[in-house]
Amino acid sequence: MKPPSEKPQEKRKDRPAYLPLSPHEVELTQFFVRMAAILGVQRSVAEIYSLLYASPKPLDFDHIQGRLEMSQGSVSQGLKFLRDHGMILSIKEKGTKRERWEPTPSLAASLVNIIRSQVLPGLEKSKPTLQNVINSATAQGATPEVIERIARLQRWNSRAVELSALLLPPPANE
Amino acid sequence: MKPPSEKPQEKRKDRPAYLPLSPHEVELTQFFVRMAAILGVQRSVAEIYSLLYASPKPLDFDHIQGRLEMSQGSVSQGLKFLRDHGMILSIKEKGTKRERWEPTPSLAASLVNIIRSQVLPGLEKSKPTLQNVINSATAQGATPEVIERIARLQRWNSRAVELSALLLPPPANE
DNA sequence: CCTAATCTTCATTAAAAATTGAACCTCGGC
DNA sequence: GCCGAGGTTCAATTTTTAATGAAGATTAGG
Repeated sequence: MKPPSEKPQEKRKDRPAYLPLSPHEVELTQFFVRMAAILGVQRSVAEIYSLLYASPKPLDFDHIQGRLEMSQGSVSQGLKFLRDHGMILSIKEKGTKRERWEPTPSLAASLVNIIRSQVLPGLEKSKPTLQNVINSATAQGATPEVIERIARLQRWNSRAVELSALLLPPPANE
Repeated sequence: MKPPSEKPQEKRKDRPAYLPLSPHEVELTQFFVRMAAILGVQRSVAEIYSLLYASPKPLDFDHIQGRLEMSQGSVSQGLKFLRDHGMILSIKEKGTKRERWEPTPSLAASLVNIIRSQVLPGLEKSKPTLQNVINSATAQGATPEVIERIARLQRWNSRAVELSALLLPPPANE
């Protein structure tokens, strides 16, 4: 419907034609997408990580966007997430403007970071809540059985928080 | 717009007026909803479980629907989920037609069941995938570094599956 | 300091997931 | 067998979550 004479809406300087994902890259992406789903992480983030993981060299912003055919916004947000969780490292060669990214060597450490940020906050936020619940349930005359049930919940929650803190020590500053 | 003369669309025989949730029930629900989110379980399921958890007596279908102001469909599906994961028990008193529900005594066992069904399948499905990835990456001439990276992923996945199987033994038949 | 390339933000849009409710089973009592 | 209370199913709808992309911020180099 639009006249084709309009300037093509390129946002970027001309870029190389990026290849679609190869079969093994597609399969690896499926793997990471599944893992990400378990941890409550978006598909687009998993796709970016997978691409970097299967790449022999660090990749720059445009390369990621091109090969995944993903919007600038998603690439930016995805890289931010991965950076914030210590899952990727920036390789800055002197003289180049662009940053290039590669996965951090330790996947285990990366996972720990994700779990810390996705799971722990939920557990920790519950501590005061549960104490409130016990207090007001008591005040409102709940039966002792119910009070005891909730108290067990609280003990269980505390132990979970402690255990997590133990298993997932805070990251050493880099 | 419709004439108000139409018969009120009551689906059920007249039921008692159910009370809205009390403050401590609301807070407990928030707790369970947060936990459910971590595990990838729906809000409505968490609400039902929370209601049963805070109740001194088993509750029937209509009671749950009434107090939570939830549709029949959601109550039915929610109870099914909770049943299927061994999180609630049916109490059938002789002479009564309706079933009444209460939480199973062991919350720990319930959680194990949920984790088994929500998390493990994702891990297990990955085993063959990763072998494929290695094979076709090799065939396509990926660098040894990348192959090794993926192989580490595979070893890590295997160990995760084994560990999970150990921590989460199959339920004894009831 | 300007400029242009690079990246980020965030309101809008699209996609995915959960909820609803009406039609449809099922089963116990008569 | 039939009736109806009790529950289930599933297509349609609503709600929630993720992706998009244009406008705006940032920064290195001149």
